[in-house]
Amino acid sequence: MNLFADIRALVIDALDAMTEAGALPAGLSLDNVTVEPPRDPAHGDMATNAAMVLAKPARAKPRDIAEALAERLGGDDRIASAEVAGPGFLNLRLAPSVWQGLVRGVLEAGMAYGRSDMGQGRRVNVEYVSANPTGPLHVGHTRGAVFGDALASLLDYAGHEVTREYYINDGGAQVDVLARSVYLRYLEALGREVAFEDGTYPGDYLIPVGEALAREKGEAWVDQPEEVWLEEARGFATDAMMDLIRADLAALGVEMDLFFSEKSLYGTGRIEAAIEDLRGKDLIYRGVLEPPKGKMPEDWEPREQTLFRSTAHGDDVDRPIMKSDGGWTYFAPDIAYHYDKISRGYDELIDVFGADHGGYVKRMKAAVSALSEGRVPLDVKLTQLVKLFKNGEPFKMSKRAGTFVTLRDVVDQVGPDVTRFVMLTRKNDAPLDFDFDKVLEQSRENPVFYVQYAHARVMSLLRKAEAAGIDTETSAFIAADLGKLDHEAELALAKKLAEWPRQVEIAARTHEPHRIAFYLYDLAGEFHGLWNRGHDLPELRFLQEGDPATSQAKMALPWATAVVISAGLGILGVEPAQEMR
RNA sequence: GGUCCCGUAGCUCAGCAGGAUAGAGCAGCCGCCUCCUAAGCGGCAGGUCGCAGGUUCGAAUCCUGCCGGGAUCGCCA
Repeated sequence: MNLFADIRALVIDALDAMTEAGALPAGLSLDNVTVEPPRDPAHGDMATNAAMVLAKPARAKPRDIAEALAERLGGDDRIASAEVAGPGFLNLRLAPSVWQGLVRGVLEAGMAYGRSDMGQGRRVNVEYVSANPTGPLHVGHTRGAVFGDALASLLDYAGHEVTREYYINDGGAQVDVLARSVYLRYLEALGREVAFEDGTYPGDYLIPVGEALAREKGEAWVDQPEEVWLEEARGFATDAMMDLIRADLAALGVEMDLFFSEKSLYGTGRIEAAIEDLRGKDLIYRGVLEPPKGKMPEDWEPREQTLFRSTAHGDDVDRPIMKSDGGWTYFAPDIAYHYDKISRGYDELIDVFGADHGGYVKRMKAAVSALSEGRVPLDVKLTQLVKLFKNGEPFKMSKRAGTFVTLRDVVDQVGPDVTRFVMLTRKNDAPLDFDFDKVLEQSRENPVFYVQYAHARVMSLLRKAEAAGIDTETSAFIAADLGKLDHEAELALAKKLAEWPRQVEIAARTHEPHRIAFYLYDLAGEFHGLWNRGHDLPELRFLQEGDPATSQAKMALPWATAVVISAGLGILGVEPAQEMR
């Protein structure tokens, strides 16, 4: 159910009828006709630009079209008034019964209100986090994890078939570093003196891994060369790190559908197959790259390498896929990985990267475009930095000093719900301030609290209603006389609820889950506003003492609000609060 | 220097497929808060949407060029 879509359909029908009647020329495209809430509520409930969009192709004056359209729309009993305004807008006011019906519709649909079929079941792969398996997740990963997860839920809610995927970078040199670091911890666990030099990971989180290895291997690896232990240590260590990362994600409430190992691409011919595919398209060649324009690296020297002709698909320069020692560059398995995703039949791919990977967007898009022959779009979403604060003071992070903040630190301190919501209070490409104290504050300026408080208030209302002997089953609210919801303040809240399906579609289309968080904040504000009006106007209170019938009608509105808040928070992966403590 | 992102009220930020007089919170100023649904309420003020062009009936939004901030820039992932 989407009221804006319903009214748009009404407008389109009216325009078709006008064409039928000869008032408009045949064959006009109505694609650009929109029905939207006007910026200024004084202009009405909905506005359509139909007359302005059609004026030129119809060779008519916008106001004339608008007048004729207004006349036709006025015949529908949902339309209370249709007025031409400004350059040719048609402002519509809807009958109160429409809004009352909407509240009933929300209650009937429940959590499904706002679900959309815009995705048409298209299969979307969302790849996110994909952190190197060399240590616990930190705050930066947290944002990517929350963003990707919310985006996946959002797309699911909007009618897509979504896969959540994590690409394990377990094939590169950093895994050797990890293996050597774990080996040192292993020796340490056996009582040997060890030194952690530069180029190793000194983190404490490897201590238990070394201990486990010591229990398993005993003295077998002591004083042995790398050939003996490196490969096995690599596997052991990455497994341990992935267990750690999985647990971190679980603490945040993130559950992946698939973990894809980079290593699985090596030695299996899968990288070669992807590159062969490109070669067959004449996109692989041996050549020498120009140095980067303007900035000449000190050690630059012309070098012949194996290149991917990414410029043929929109990149700025061609990219090397092979190192001079004959090994693949990191880009080659990335190509193979995306080749795999394409071959799994997705209609759309989304990669969520940290902003520091912005430089890889074009080449990745080029690869996907080439491999899928333009069939599969790839959208890369970059998440900006998280700046940490403690009570307004910047919180310095330093890996060296051991004060870098992990996902666990954050979740342990403020909980998964607050973490997730706050991470979505900025759009993904804007830096985010995260203050450990402020996010827990119980005040209006804290959106997490403000939204949760709205939900908790409704729950408290329900408890009170129940205590007063009122039937609080949803069916009872649906059956109530909703015609009693006729105050402009009540209708205003209903109108906000009507926007929900629209916001879902916009957020899904733009791949911007933060819009859900902003909408919920808005909705909560509208709800608190109505609640506050009850201070001065007792007839606006939801519970009317001694009048269960009216109470039931009045409570349909907050209950519908709670349903939408729950659905919205559900997309964000946040549990709605039953009460505030 | 190339590429990408950002630039909107004093501050932090929204701004929907281009739409009407550009919004919110905070801070500031003025009221209210013995009744009631604690975690306040109502109001006022605050803007050349970085700058300059262009497209359009219409631009914060699209295009181009500048300015400022950030990220990144051939065998590291």
